[in-house]
This record gives sequence, structure tokens and C-alpha cells, in this order.
Amino acid sequence: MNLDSIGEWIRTHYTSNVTPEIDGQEVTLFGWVQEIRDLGGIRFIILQDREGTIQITIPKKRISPEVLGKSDLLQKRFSIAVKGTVKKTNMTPRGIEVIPNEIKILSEATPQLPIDITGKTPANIEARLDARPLDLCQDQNLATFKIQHTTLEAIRSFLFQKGFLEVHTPRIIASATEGGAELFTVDYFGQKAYLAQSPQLYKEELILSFEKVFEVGPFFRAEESHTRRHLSEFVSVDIEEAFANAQDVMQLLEQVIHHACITVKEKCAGELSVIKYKFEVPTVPFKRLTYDQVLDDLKKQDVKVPWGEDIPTEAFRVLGKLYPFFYFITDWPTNAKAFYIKPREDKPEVCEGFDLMWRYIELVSGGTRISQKEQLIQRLKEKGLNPESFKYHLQAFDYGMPPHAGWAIGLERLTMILTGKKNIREVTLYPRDRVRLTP
RNA sequence: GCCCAGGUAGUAUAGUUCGGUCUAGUAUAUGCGGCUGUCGCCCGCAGGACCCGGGUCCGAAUCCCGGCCUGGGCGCCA
Repeated sequence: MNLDSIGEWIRTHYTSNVTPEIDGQEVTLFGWVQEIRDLGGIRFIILQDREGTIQITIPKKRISPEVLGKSDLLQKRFSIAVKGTVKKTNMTPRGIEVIPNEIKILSEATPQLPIDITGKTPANIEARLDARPLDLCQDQNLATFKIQHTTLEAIRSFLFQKGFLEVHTPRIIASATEGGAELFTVDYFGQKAYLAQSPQLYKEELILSFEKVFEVGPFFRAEESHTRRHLSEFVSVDIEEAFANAQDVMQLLEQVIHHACITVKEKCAGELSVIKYKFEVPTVPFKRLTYDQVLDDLKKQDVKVPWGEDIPTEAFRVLGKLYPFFYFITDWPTNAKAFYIKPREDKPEVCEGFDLMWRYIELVSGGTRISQKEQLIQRLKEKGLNPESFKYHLQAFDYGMPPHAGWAIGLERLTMILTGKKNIREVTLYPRDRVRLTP
């Protein structure tokens, strides 16, 4: 087929900007053919762009042969340009349609698409991910990722306003920084290197100079997780703040979450209705439970967790039913948390680490950090880690490391909460998990 | 790593219990034809599938064994 050149055409409106108020105006629209309904004497073409859809109406006897001929060639997913006249009508859901004066075909598409993009025969997540570029054209997915975008925009602007600097730390690192999680190895010019599991150590070092920093970026876990809430590559929203403790950053965190919820609810009303999801903006402050209280609550539900142990998923599911919203868990046993979390001064077996939960999902993890070098070395040893391999990090503690605290939000998990999606891969453009490395 | 479930047209499914009109059904998508107000348009026609390998059997989509792949749960974590 001979494709048309875009020439001098410039988009005048997105589909969403075409309203009954501009009845009679000529508009230039760019987008894709979503659907064609040909009734014989009249043909309806649904044009989709990133903002929505609009109906292009072609009454065959009352339209130029050139336009009719062009419209004969159209198929689903062709990208097209339409110059046409806006017509007010009560025969379409949006109250307008566009009668084309000229149509350009800018690119073709394969006739048999790998998935149904109209939603009549919804494909499984696996088939959808295999055809992800096409899958993302579905309005539900557009809406989901616009919500994610808005969430991040809200968090960023909130943190900027609170005086945080956005930073970027290395993804390629020399040694296994935190212990615990398995890391991916990379060949770094013949030297063994790793993909970072978190920016933890770097952001702590950075508060020495910048005091309040945050970073949004991907991190990597080589765990063979096989659940709906784990990825091998996920986006973390990390903050670290100097001269602050867990209480301070918990307050900041609940404000951030609150602000994100409000913003999404206000700015994404349309997107939320596309995905048919409603949520209530949480009230602050969030409920704060201590680890001991949680164990008590679980005991009453006949779920026994020995003190000192991490809380298993099964127990979290029970807890999530008891507290079906956001809640903090504080005062964890020191040994259940990472080595850099500060033990309480009055009660060292308990630490100043916290988790922010949403139902059974661990959404955020954070705490007051250890700022004394000797104590940090002590904790490293207790965790079976070698202080020698942390010497570059430990040097920061020779240069006046102030008390500090921070946290890390799992962006995809937050998006799940704000969209009601039950599989983390739904809210990840190109998810990486135990079995998926493509596309 | 461990445990459970499952692989049927492009997509989504029925059929598998207890092997036999299954020549594998349906919807949607695709192609062709028809239709002037559709919006999950409608109507007609056509093409299109039993994950791979082995075994049992007169006969396997169906039963057995092995493999591959996928989904889900646990552990670990955000």
C-alpha cells in the first residue's frame, strides 16, 4: 500500500479536546484505528489516541470519493491522520462526531492482531505481555500507567517541596551491599560486579553532604520469587534524611502517601473510571502497631509467630483482614531487620525499623539508621557480614555521619494499591521475573 | 529452592470424569459478501487448534511415562 506522508499537517486536537462547543470547526487528528463498524451505507471509524477515542463518521453517499476510497483501505491499528469537521450529534455517547474531509494513512498493521484490544475476548496476562506494545494500547493499560505517572509526579513534587534533592546512585556495584537478597552478577571488564538491590548505602553517604535526598530508580533482586507481588527488577522510591529519626520519616511518609492518593483521585478520575476502581483517601496519621501488638493480634486469630521471627506471608494475610488499609508496624526485633537499622537505646533487642503495610502487602520499609561507626561494625558482624567488604561505606562514618533515617517505597506495589490490580506485572511496562526476560 | 494446578485455532474457552458420530463444539478475531446511525452493530459464507517425545490399545485431545512451557502458593522481600 502507498502510505501517505504526514506533510505539513499538525495536530490541532487530541480526541479528548473535541467537544460539542467546537461544533463546525475543522480539526486535525492523529491516532490509530481502534474499530471499524461498517453498516453498508454508513461507516463508523473509532479513532484512538493516547487521550481517548472519537468517532469518525462516513456517510458513504455524502462524502468525497477520495475520502471514501481511503476509508475502504483502513484496518484496525492503522495509524492515520484525519482532517474533518466536528459535528454535534445526540447519536454518539460523547455528543460529537467528526466528518472527514481528508484521511491520510500513515502506517499499516497486521490484520490478525495477537490479542483482542477491544476487550471482547480478554487475553491472559501471559499472552498480553508477549504482545506488550500492543497490549499497552488498551485504554485500561493507558489508564493504569497514567495513574502510575501521576503517583510519581505527586511524590516527586511533594519531596521537592520538602527540600529533597533528587540523586542517582550506581546500579553497578562491587560487592554485595546489604547481605540477604541474592544479587545478579555482571561481568565488569573482567571483574565480578553486581546489580544493586537498593541505593541504601549510597543514599546514607549522600546525606553527609546533601542532607535530604531521594532517588527513583530500578533495583534488582535475584530471588526466585514466584508471586504476584515480586519482580526481579522493580522501581524503588527511596529517601534519606539527615538529623531525623524513624518518627520524622514516618510522618513524612504518610504525608507523601496521602498526597499521592489525593492527587491521583483528583487528577485521574477519568482513568480510575476506565479501570473501574475506587479507593478512599486514607486519613493521617496512619495506624501504628508495634511488632508485639501484631503478634498478640495474630495469637488471637490462632496464628502463632515466635518472637524474633519475621512475620510469614500467611500471617500477614490474616493481619491484612484485621487492618484492611494502611498501617505501620514498628519496634521490630533488631535481628529481623537489616544491619543498618538502629537498635533502640533503651531496649536494644528492638529496633527503630518500621514497615508500612497495606493489607497484607509490605509497601514501604524504613527506619532510623545507625550513625555510629563502631555500632555499625558490631551489627555487621552479628549479621555474619565482613566489615572489610564495607570499608568504602564505613569511611563515611569517619566524616561526621549525623543521625539519619529513611525509607523505600515499592512503586509498583503502590500502583497496585491505587489501581486495584492484583498482579504486579499489570503495573509494570515490561516486567522482569523469574521466567520472563522478554520482551 | 519447595508445593499445587494447567497446556485445545490469533485470542478466550467446551470436550478429558469412565478412550469410540470429536470428521474436535462455541465466542471473538481474520478473509469474502450483504446491510444508512452503529457504539460488545447485525446477518450469511470460508479458512484456522488438541505443547513435544515415547508407551498402552482395534482405537488416544482423553489413560501412563518423560520432557518443555505457563499460572498460582510458600520461602525471601519492596
